Amino acid sequence: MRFTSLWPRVEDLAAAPLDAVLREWAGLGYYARARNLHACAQAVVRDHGGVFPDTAAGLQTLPGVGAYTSAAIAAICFDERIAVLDGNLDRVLARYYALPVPVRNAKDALRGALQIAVPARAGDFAQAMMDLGATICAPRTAYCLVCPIQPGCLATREGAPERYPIKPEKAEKPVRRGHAFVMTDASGDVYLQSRPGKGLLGGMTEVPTSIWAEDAGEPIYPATGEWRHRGQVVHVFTHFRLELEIWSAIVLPEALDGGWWSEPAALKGEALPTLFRKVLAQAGLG
DNA sequence: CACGCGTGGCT
DNA sequence: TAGCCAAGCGT
Repeated sequence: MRFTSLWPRVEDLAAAPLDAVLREWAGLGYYARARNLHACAQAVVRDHGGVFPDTAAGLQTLPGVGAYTSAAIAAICFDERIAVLDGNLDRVLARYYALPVPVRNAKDALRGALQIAVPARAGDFAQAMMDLGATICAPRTAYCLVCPIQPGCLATREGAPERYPIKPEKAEKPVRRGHAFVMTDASGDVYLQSRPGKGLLGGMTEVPTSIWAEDAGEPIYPATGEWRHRGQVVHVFTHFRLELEIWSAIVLPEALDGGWWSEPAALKGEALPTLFRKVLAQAGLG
């Protein structure tokens, strides 16, 4: 609610500095969403006179608004007769058709099948189907006895609906290793810097680190000081596991540029992702 | 178009 | 504890 209080109208969000938006988003993850939300507000103001498009096709041109979101808004807000396919519906339909392949290999077929079934009041239909998936055709348990579409369901007929959806093979997570350097000046302020705008944790705040690689290598300290090893932080991302050796030292500020010094009390207001909050905590800050 | 994205809840 | 999982968008 802080978020909507700060920027109650789309014009307000569009006019906000991106780094302020990222600060409010810090800790929530998927930081591309915050950047897209901001870009979306700007697109609505710049290209649509501050009014959102009222069709799925129009909505889908906005940053961060894809097939699901555009269809959901169009059906629910504008009564467009369009199929809304979310993760719940993927599961419901995979069971209904006893889909023999992972959902991602049959997405278009599922959407086509659902589109044919969409009645008038498409928004109510969409919400009812998503609720069916969330409560009756649930991930771990399918309560087929109370399911309104059970009579046509092929997975139920087979006798084991929970076998679906078939999961794709999962690749194993590589490990990356590196060093993180927590520097304070004589007054106890901490050195922070910005990550590049795109990619992993894009635009967020960090402390300096080495390259993350299979082999951490020896630490190359970014400034002169009495460096102390403060243990290790492990963080698991979607596709790799990161193991950082934590180092801290009191250094001379003159040796550094490009970043800024933050009082420890101000750290909670910085756009620090959870990884770097763990790093600072491990170094005895925050 | 298969993969990358971050975090928290659950087991 | 550590591992598994989630929902959807962009590239």
